[in-house]
Amino acid sequence: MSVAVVLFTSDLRVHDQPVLRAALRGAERVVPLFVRDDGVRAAGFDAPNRLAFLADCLGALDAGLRQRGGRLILRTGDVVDEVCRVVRESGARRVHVAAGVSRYATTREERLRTALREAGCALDVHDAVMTAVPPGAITPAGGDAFAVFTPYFRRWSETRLREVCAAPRTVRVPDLASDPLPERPDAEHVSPGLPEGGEAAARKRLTAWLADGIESYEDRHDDLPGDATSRLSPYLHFGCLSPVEAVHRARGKGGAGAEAFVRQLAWRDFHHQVLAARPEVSWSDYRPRGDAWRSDREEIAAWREGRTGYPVVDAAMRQLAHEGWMHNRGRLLVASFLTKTLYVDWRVGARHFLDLLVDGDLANNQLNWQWAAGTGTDTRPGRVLNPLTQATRFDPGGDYVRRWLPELAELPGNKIHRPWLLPPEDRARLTYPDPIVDLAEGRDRFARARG
DNA sequence: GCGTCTTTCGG
DNA sequence: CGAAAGACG
Repeated sequence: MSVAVVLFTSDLRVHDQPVLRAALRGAERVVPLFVRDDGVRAAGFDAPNRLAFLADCLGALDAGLRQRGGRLILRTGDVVDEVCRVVRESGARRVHVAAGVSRYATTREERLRTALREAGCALDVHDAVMTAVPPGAITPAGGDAFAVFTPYFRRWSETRLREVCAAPRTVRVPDLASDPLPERPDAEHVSPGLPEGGEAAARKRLTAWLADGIESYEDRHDDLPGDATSRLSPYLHFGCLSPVEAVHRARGKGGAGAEAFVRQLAWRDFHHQVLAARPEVSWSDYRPRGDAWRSDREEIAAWREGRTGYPVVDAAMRQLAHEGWMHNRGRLLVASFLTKTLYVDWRVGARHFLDLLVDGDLANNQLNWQWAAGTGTDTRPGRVLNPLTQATRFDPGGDYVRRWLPELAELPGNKIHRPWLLPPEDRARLTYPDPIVDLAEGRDRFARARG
């Protein structure tokens, strides 16, 4: 009776799951394995919000496997040691895993390859699981990865995606010991408005999004109070949802909204192919600009806690704390404020986002931060998003700020964006700080340091 | 066929 | 400003 191991990583689903599918094709029984990896914990990638979401994902994956006659096998420890242990216990001849792009993922793959070779076991690494188009599948004329999105997107759009593969009807799992499913961390450490994780929730969300939301995406994706984005990012990050399936189904829907949404999915692939080619840019500048970042503890704390005195910045930061998620327009604007106005190192912001974001993804997070900081692939590194212009454009009625800053909720219309302009007696009644930095001074900091 | 120059255009 | 693609030599 042949056995194969499926090592689940960021692909916690049974639908359109090429790793599981390949294992089932080649073996009569499979071990669906997830390892709660000590290495991930050591690297600081086990923030409570993502651990809570992950607990949901594993519960849902186990449920999906049980519906098919199987179950999830959970182990804890070093991922390579645990895979080898399960291979020995089950007599598996082959291990399947999805390709990853971070240094952590590629090192894991190399270590697995070496350890399994010694154990006489094969390793199959599968593409087009985490992204729709695999990193390296399309390259520019003279290089190994695209550095500009537009030409990348042209090629990406012409690339034929693999077909969606059906969820298996039955999954036969050998009798092996498993750790219990993990619990969510204590509620006090988790954002109260965190979404529910797992494949069932992901599929429900995608279906709802395609039925109602995607058609107005092009017009409304930047509307802060409208909150009309897909909210699929955490499901894509943990692989509860296949990006290939998301692209196929969005294209099937058609229209300008679907096109704009697919374009965002291509951004995900773009960042993954950059990081795959240059794994070091997760923490070092893609294009060093000679920045001499400032590091004022009080300013950084004010940014983190949403008390910079710029209401739209603070509203977005409070949304992050409350939901473990932030509107994309908010992400761009708070990142620009930290790196261009306060002139603080993008790594400080990227770390904070990774600590809280339920979709915190190394490729997308780090490269979008570098885009904001001007150290990334962007060819206009001097771009500064003015928080007041952003507020007027994307929260014209002030409703987004009103939702997240109750202390300003009584201010009417767009007056909410400039509380410092209130008559002194009204201003004095507010428990809201004055701006911690003048925008003109912020511009100077940046201009002086960059030369 | 391959470096380099030119044009275009950009989150 | 700089990446990409096509022209040019």
